[in-house]
Amino acid sequence: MCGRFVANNELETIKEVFNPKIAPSLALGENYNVSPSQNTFVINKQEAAVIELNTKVWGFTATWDTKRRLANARSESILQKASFKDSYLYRRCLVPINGYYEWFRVNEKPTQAYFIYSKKMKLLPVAGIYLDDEMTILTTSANARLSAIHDRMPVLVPPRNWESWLDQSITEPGQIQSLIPSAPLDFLDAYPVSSSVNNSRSKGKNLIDPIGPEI
DNA sequence: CCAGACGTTGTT
DNA sequence: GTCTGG
DNA sequence: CCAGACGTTGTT
DNA sequence: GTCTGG
Repeated sequence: MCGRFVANNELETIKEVFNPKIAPSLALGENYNVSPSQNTFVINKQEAAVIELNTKVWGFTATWDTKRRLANARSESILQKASFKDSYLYRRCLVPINGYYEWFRVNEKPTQAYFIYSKKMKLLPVAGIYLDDEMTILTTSANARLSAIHDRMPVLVPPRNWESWLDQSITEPGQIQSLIPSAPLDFLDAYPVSSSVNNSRSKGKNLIDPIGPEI
């Protein structure tokens, strides 16, 4: 899945890629270890043709359990989940990240952290939904390469579908689903990183230093 | 109608 | 073991 | 996601 | 708060 990610939050790059009409007053510094409950940028569109850049807290809370934050929503079953359905139909967003972390496990303990990113796309928007000031990232089954590390991965939206993904007038489930085809098998890259990333207080760029070869 | 579950991950 | 904070 | 704490009551 | 099962 996707429980930590990298966001360098470079406004310049985000503006080049999305050209948002509306931007938050709050700037976010680079963060090589974004964890649930932290603020992060999202791209959304509440009015036709008006792309917005906003900040949201990562993780949905339910009214009946405000302590627990759901960092992810399973895309396969999202229409059957009352907590997520309406956000999926009416409040989709893109989360501009620069890669994420995954922990390879044997039995119980996390053994090795990996940084997963795209050589092709430095800014890698992933699919999210939002409600008020909260955001959660959609997941799907991992592709062949990444399944060596973990069985889930974030949902990627191809650039050609970005506009439609953000379009709130598109509410037909089949049409929405067609916007998020499975990621190409070789699209993402990964290499192991140090266990410094395990502690969410660690934030520096050194967290993505490779400690081994690409998978 | 009320009672009770409800969201993820990994692991069992 | 389970919950909370980051 | 992992790290790290992990107790009660009533009251502000 | 809202949905489902009984």
